[in-house]
Amino acid sequence: MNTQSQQRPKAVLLFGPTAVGKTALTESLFQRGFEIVNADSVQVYRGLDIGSAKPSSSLQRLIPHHLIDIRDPWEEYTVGDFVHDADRAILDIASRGRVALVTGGTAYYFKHLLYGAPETPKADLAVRASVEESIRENGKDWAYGYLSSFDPVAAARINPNDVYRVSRAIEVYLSTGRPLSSFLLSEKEREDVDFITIGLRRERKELEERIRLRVDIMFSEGMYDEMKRLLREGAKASWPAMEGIGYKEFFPAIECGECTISSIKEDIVRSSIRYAKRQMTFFSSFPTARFFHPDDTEGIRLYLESRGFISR
RNA sequence: GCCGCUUUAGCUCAGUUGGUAGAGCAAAGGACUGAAAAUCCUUGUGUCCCUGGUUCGAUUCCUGGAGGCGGCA
Repeated sequence: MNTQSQQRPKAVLLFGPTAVGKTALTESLFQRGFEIVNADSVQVYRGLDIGSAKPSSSLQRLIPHHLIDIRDPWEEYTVGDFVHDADRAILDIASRGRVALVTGGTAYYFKHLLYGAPETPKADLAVRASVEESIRENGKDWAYGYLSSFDPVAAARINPNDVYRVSRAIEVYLSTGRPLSSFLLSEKEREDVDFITIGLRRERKELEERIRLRVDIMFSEGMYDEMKRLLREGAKASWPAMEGIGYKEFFPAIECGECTISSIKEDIVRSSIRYAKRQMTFFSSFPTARFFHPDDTEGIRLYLESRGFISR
């Protein structure tokens, strides 16, 4: 091993809620010496370009991008996959003498990249389906009672109404024989990668306006045609990629003939605003994150310099 | 013009056999153990259209008026 390979790889974690202005900042600050690792759970899907606000092909030509277009829309992609893929990309990028810029809006991905992937196993889809079947038959109270019987610790942490998490906890027990709470969660950040964590923040009103504008632009750029194409290709609401805001809003509209494009647009704007709020809440809980306004290029540059991520 | 129905939270609407009200959605805040653009938790919000009457007390019953919807002219 030479000294070069013993150096920790570097990664800039750049988080921002939807429409905050990550792309513009990337263009102005990270054009040279960086490669981008996507941390957005929808941009991993091929064919979801407009609604997921995927970086333009010209930007992708300018700066190498990783973890974009790596799944088909009916395939699963999970945090565990992300941490695995991002780790590999970070090492790869470091081997070329560059720095990884991990950027996107999926705070959950950032959390586990920073703290290490959870030890819990990947979902067993067959077990999950059977757990969901029993919950449908017996109700959520039964599910919560069942969970409490073998994992009171997890049960205490999960709200009885949170069927999503109750179901997952039962599934983990059934597929591994171990209660979910026996898988420990790291309390501190990883040290094998040199991370710097930057969050972008804007005034609420400002952000809402940008979201509205972006949804308008999405539609003028052909959101409707993109959705029609996906539907022609067999897209169903149950496809993982179709959980994405900008896509899922079309499914109820297909049922009710009266729904117009403008009401779909309103739904998308509302979902996006609510999502942005949840993103900020989650990311604000990261103890080492520093927050900046996206226009504060100088402030961000100085912070990166002070930590040795860029040089003058 | 006449007849019927209607007016309650930002929206859609319940309800009080007369004791000044509550759901869903929206909003604000929060959580987050391989589904996370997911899922869940907490919290308000009110001239109960106006006016007069009956009553200890009216958002509720009665009179008159205003707005909306439908029917007949």
